[in-house]
Amino acid sequence: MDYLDGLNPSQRAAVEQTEGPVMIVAGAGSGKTRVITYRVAHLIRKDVDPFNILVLTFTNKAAKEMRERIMKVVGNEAKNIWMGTFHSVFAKLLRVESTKIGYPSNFTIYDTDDSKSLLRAIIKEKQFDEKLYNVNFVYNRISSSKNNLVSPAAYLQNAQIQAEDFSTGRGSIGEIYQIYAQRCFKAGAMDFDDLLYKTNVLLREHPEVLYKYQNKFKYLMVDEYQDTNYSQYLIVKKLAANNENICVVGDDAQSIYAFRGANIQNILNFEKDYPDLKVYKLEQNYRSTQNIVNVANSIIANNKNQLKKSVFSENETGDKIKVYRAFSDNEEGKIVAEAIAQEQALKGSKYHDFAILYRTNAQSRAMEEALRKLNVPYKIYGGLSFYQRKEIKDLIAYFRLTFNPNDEEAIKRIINYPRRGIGDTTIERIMIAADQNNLTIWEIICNAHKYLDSRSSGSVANFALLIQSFQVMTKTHSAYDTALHIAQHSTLLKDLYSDKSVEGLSRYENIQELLNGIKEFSEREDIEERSLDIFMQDVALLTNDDNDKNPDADTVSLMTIHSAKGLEFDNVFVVGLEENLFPSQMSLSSRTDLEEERRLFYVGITRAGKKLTLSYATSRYRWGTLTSCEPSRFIEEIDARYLELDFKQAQKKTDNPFLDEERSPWQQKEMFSKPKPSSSVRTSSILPKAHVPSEGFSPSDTSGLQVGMEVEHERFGFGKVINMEGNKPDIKATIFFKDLGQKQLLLKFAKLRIIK
DNA sequence: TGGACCCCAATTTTT
DNA sequence: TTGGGGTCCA
Repeated sequence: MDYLDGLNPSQRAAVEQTEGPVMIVAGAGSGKTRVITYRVAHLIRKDVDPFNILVLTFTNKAAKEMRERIMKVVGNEAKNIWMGTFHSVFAKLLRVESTKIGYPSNFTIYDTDDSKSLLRAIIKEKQFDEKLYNVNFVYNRISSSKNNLVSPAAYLQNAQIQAEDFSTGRGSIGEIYQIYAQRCFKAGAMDFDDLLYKTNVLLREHPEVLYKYQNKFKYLMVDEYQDTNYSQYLIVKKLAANNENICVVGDDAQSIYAFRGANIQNILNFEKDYPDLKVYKLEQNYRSTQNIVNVANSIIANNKNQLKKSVFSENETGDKIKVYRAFSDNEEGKIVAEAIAQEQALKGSKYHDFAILYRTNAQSRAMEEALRKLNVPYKIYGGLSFYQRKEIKDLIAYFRLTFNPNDEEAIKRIINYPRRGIGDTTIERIMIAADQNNLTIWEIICNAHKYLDSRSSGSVANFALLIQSFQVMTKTHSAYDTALHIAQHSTLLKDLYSDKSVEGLSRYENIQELLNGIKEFSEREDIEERSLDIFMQDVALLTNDDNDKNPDADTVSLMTIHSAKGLEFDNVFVVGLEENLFPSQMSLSSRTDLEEERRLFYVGITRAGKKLTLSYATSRYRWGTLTSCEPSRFIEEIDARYLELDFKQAQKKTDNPFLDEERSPWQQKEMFSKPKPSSSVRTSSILPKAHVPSEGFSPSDTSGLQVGMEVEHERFGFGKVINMEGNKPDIKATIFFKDLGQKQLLLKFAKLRIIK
């Protein structure tokens, strides 16, 4: 049992306790993934059939990583484990069983955009006030109803819910929910929440199905249990009811998805559900220095509601946590970028050991600009995922419609894209005709001449023929051939090709990339069914990082703290620590929300291995206007002995953020022409360098630099020193560059070669 | 029907 | 500021 040797006693105990209910409370950096993978491996070594094991995660990435690691221990047997995200596992189950609850097995999965678009249509049709019935609000309300297993009927009958809705003047949300559910059903579509909700319905109404899967999944494991919602909780509980071989792993301190329905009580109350529960606590943090762990502990101690545990580190004490104050968001970016550049230059660190973490995506801009100026390569994670791009969704909508012609959202998306002369009025008439004749939209489209006037029926009929020709095609051709055919004959490819703008080009390339992906898929040997509809089944469940082109590039990572969960970096910058930003303004009114923000901060700082830096700005641009900011309460919550305040960077002649930098014409130009790369992964290194350094360029010792000297800068080119000011470590030189004009540089960072 | 223009809203987001 | 969506007009 070689693999057990590398575990500490509590890890090992958790791995070896394979029977009965188990809860593993795993502090940040405590080797959680190792424990899960070894535990699964251990089950298999103990002759548990992998077919009887179900492992549930929240991300595709976690599932993939875990599977790979288990493979290393037990080999190919690992392929037979049911392992995946809640959504993908139960989507798979529903594909087999959905006809029992009236859904076709090729049901479409609506993503959030589809759901919101349908809701928008319903609100409009019903002529509700679109401001009052804000789509996001309605969507969230319906989503949380589903996550709590409240059906439309129950919603309408529940006095408390109704009172809530009426008190905000939104008494019709129940009605919208009901229509929404009907429309999804008619379209043969399930939204994300349905995948769990309908699984619950299935297991509740079909005991024989429940029994079947209870027998199949003799051992259950759930990762990130603190993030489960009620719907997920109940599925797990039901499936485990027979054997009670259930193991959940989580950390209540890292619960940051309550806003999406995660219920932290699931982990806090787990003991009540299983009185003979065995609890293991993984408290040793192997990732971070003692200082970082201590800071994290001192933060989280401010939360009231939590499981008792004491995370500790036996690593080195480590540096104190640095806190930077900046006058503006741009200056904050500059400080962070310079710190990274300096650390990299001085210690030879790799860029990929650095991460800049922020609360909101909007904060990435200032960081990006600063990094670009110093030519530090970076990657932004998050934002639009590949599969959310319009062109990708358009092509996929054709695929969807081919396999499920009732898919209302797909129809609306592409019936007139690319243009084929079917306008809004025609679409409206189709919808009305479907409603009046109690037919599906597709049936109307197929019999256009019967229900529409002659002017529009022709183009609609052509559209029907087009889709029908695709349907015929899929029966005989491979996934790739079908996909390419559809891309061409829908004229989507041609439409994109004719757009010669930068964005148009990248859209065209994205389509190519999707087609390449399908080609790869249709050539895979490890799966039996490789037709396009199989490819399509999970597309809605794929996300961002399933499409990372070169994950190994040496770049600084920029992302929200939410996306950083589960990752680790030697050097972490948590930026924007200001009241109303972090903690977010929206969280200030309730204790539970504020505690979630604090946990988010906890997650952020525990990403750091060796060095943690915090920063805040005293003013920043928020939706276009300059606002002044107070430092975050979270900074004050940290025991001061762990902190090193470093404000000297910020000692400027003026505190007017407009004047804190002298911008050369070149800089200004760069500021205003923001490149808009459309790939989900942006790398600054694709940008041309401003200056190619001379051969053998190496920075000189600049301690003796004087006014009048001629220098070469790695990026800015050749120039002459025209002024120097400031005191020792912070000497600032004003240099006139031949190509770029006047710039001010801090000597301790600037890489200059002295010529004479 | 389609393009130009105006207006409003605006956290986080594993699926 | 950005973006998406809606409105207006040719």
